[in-house]
Amino acid sequence: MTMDHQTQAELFKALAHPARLHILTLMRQGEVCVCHIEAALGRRQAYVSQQLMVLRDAGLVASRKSGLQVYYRLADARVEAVLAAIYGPSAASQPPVLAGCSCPACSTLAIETVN
Amino acid sequence: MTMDHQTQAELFKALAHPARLHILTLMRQGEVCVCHIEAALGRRQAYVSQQLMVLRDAGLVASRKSGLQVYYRLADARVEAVLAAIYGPSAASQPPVLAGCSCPACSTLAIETVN
DNA sequence: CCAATATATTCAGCATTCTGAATGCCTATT
DNA sequence: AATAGGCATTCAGAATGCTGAATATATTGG
Repeated sequence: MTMDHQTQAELFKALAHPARLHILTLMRQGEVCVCHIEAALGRRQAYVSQQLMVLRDAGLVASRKSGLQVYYRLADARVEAVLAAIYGPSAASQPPVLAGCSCPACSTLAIETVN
Repeated sequence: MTMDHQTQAELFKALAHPARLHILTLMRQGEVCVCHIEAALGRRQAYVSQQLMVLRDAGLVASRKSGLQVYYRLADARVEAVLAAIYGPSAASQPPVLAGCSCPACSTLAIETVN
């Protein structure tokens, strides 16, 4: 049941980056689209997309396409377990991350500030 | 209370290596001396010492010198929390790690196999 | 003091990761 | 079909990490 050290080391390697940690903490509250991640991190699209590729290659996140947007979500139970261990339990009741971009979620809802 | 992403990323960077994970899991059961780590990992002394330096620099472990041996132990609560999240609770009741080297602990006790 | 043992540090070559810039690929709208 | 928007991929230089070999330090015993 417990995976070997090599396998777990790969998990931590993917977690070992502030931008990726930030992205994963956003996803603890639910699905997020790339445009929201861009706004929350204050980074350009290509940069965000590269970090998402690392997380995807590590199998930590999964994506769903809806029109022009791509929505990402957590896909490995270890991530939630590890993040809970260091950041505390997820505030699942918090509102979804909104960032004021042009995607449908932002167009139809009030703009919220993002940490 | 929750540390920023940069700080936590540094924790994960130190964890992102199979040998270091192996070393830290040994320490979950209590203090271990370097000679035990060498035997458990099947690596040379210099290699083990280098990985211990990474863990020390990250503040994850502390050491205590006793004669010729140096004993290492966990020094950051986040490590136990994270390891418990992925490996399960520590089997603290298990016997200490013994490896059949020449240090006092091994000289006076029966030799146990190490995973 | 000298030798032996246990651990730490330094060095160097190789591999990997980081990051920004440029470009490509879908999808929706007209 | 043409355009534009949203996201993904590729590329290259700089920075960082990995690992073994050699060497240094500290402690114990003779």
